[in-house]
Amino acid sequence: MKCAMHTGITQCRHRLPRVPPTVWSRQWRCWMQQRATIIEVAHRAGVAPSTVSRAFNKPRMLRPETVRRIMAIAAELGYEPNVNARALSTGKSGMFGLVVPDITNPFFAPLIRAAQRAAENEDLDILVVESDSDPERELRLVRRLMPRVAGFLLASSRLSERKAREITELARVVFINRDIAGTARVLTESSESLKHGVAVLADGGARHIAYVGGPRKSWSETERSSTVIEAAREFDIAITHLRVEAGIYRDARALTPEIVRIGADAVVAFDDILAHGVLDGLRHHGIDVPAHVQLLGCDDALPIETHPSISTIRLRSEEAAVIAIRLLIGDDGDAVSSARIGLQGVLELRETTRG
Amino acid sequence: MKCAMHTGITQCRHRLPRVPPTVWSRQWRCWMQQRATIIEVAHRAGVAPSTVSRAFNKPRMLRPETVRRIMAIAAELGYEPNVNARALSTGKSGMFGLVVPDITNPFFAPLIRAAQRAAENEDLDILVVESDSDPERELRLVRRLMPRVAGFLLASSRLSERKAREITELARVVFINRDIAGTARVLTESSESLKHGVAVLADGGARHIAYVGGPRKSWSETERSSTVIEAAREFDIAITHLRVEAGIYRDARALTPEIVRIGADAVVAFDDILAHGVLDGLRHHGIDVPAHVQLLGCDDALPIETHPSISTIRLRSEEAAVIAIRLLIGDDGDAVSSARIGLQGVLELRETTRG
DNA sequence: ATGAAAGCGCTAACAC
DNA sequence: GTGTTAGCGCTTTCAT
Repeated sequence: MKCAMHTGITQCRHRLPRVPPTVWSRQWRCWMQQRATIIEVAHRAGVAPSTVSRAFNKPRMLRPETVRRIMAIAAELGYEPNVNARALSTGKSGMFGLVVPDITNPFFAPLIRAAQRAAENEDLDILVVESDSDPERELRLVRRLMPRVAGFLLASSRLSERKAREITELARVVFINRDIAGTARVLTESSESLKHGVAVLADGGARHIAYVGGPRKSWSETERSSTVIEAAREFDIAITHLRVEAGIYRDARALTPEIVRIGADAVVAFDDILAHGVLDGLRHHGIDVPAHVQLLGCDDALPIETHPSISTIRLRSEEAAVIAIRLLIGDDGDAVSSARIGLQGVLELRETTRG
Repeated sequence: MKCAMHTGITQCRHRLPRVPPTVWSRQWRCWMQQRATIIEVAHRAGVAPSTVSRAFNKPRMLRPETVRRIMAIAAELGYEPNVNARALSTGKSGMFGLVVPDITNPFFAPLIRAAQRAAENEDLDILVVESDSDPERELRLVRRLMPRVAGFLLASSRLSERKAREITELARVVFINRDIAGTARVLTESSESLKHGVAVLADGGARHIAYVGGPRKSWSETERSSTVIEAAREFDIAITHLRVEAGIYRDARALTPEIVRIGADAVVAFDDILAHGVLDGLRHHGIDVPAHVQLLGCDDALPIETHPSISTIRLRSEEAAVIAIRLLIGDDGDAVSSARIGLQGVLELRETTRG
């Protein structure tokens, strides 16, 4: 059934009123806002709807001139494809889900930004959600978003390896900072720089390192702790492994007495937030950094500078995000092809090391 | 045209292959993943598809027992409504867009989190995007997201008032920290606390305040600068208006010589990041805070503590986000109903004030 | 209280 | 190279 509406072109959906609703009613809005559809563009251009569709999706299938004409008319009408209709028809939503454990952690902000910029170029949107570092919640979120997105970026995933693998069966997934064999993953590594960093501490005379670890389930924590431990052994330095599970400033600061008690003369912290907590704690104890105790952080993501400025490792998180997006978009094959991209960070020696 | 597929139930879409694809092919995934549809549930329950739809959307229209039966079967089949189909049919997407000027600004992280949590409870998703504090880009993003979302949260919008108003005609919009008459807006105000703060500075003996302003186009900046200027006059204190347009630490720090030059004995900064920049700059100049110069920030959103810890104003951004979401969901009427919700922040006197 | 069927806007298989 | 048309899964009007 067709019927002449305001343009005489669009088909009449019988649930719409037969007459223009009054200006004040809710319908009026819909009425006025009624965006041009592919059909309208097709009529105006004197072609079939499918041709318009092709003009947008596979322009090289059409005669250049046809494409140009259609595009011109579309622009004139302010036509924009309806994403929902497209999603329903193709099964692809033009959105990716990005799961981060903690959106307030400054490490993730640049990563989110980079991912969005990269996706935007392909006209894709990114849905960012927060897992609270809770594997259960992470899984719930993924399930919830599954029908809505075309794939997932799982940053610092806390999922069990089994669950993580399971998800890769059900959806396109790229992991960031989670190293699971056979999956697509990109890692902002710190091992080389960290080893180098420990060497610098040794040079500065360190004899006893306190490693202040972060979230146990995070891949980065595993990488960093094992690297530091190994490097310490290599340089014949004593090492004590402490931990701030929640990864927050306050807890790190509260840990300082312990660091003092064990008589460490160098601290390597999981990240700069923890390093900063330790720095402040040490100062509070009247301990000079780096004169009495050297300090090395990681991430280089603080929005501010500290005093003294913390020696750290600059992680390549933006690069990681961009690559991850590229992998996710991928060759449009079946699943995402397995890959392991490791990006080594860069040691930034500043004022808390002597070496 | 119908045809018996693996269940004999679903209609056959002619673009699907007639035979089950091989296990290795891409189709196989789609095939296996084929989620239960409303039709399948309907068949199993011996009712019409529309009844299943009603069971989910308007259960009170149906006999309780019918609803129960349908729900049971749906659960058994792992049925979940297809959001895209629903969105296409209803024109509502179940998503809101949240636009922030700068995702790396720690002020926004808790706000984003709160908004997401609030939306999540209503089974809505939030699409966060970043405008780079660029009005043009903000407008572009809104347009881009328009077909995708059911409404917008515009945080610290930099749009011209005209454009902002225009958007409210085209979509459901709630502003956060932008005060436009006739729209729905929620504001994390600082005026009362700031006035109080200036009183404290005066008490501490301040004779000349330097106000370090932030982004010119931000409502918060307008509110804070005018409040400080007025309060200064009230207490008969001289005031100099400086500015850090980009709102970043480094620029604030670079401004310190100017502060020293004019001989200010108190600084009020647009936010804690700028305050921190000034703090470090002053220290660099050998100027003690608060002994020689007092300092007052705003936001209380730094992920770390400073030394000395900065006196500031704790803004109620989480509350604001929750309220904004509630407004956006609203009474489901026409547009969002006009409202002005002001939430006064709380003065937190710490170590950079003498008062 | 429930069923039948049209339609949301778009894509893709097939025909020419 | 372009037109025709079925169908994506759901909601909603209208009829019973």
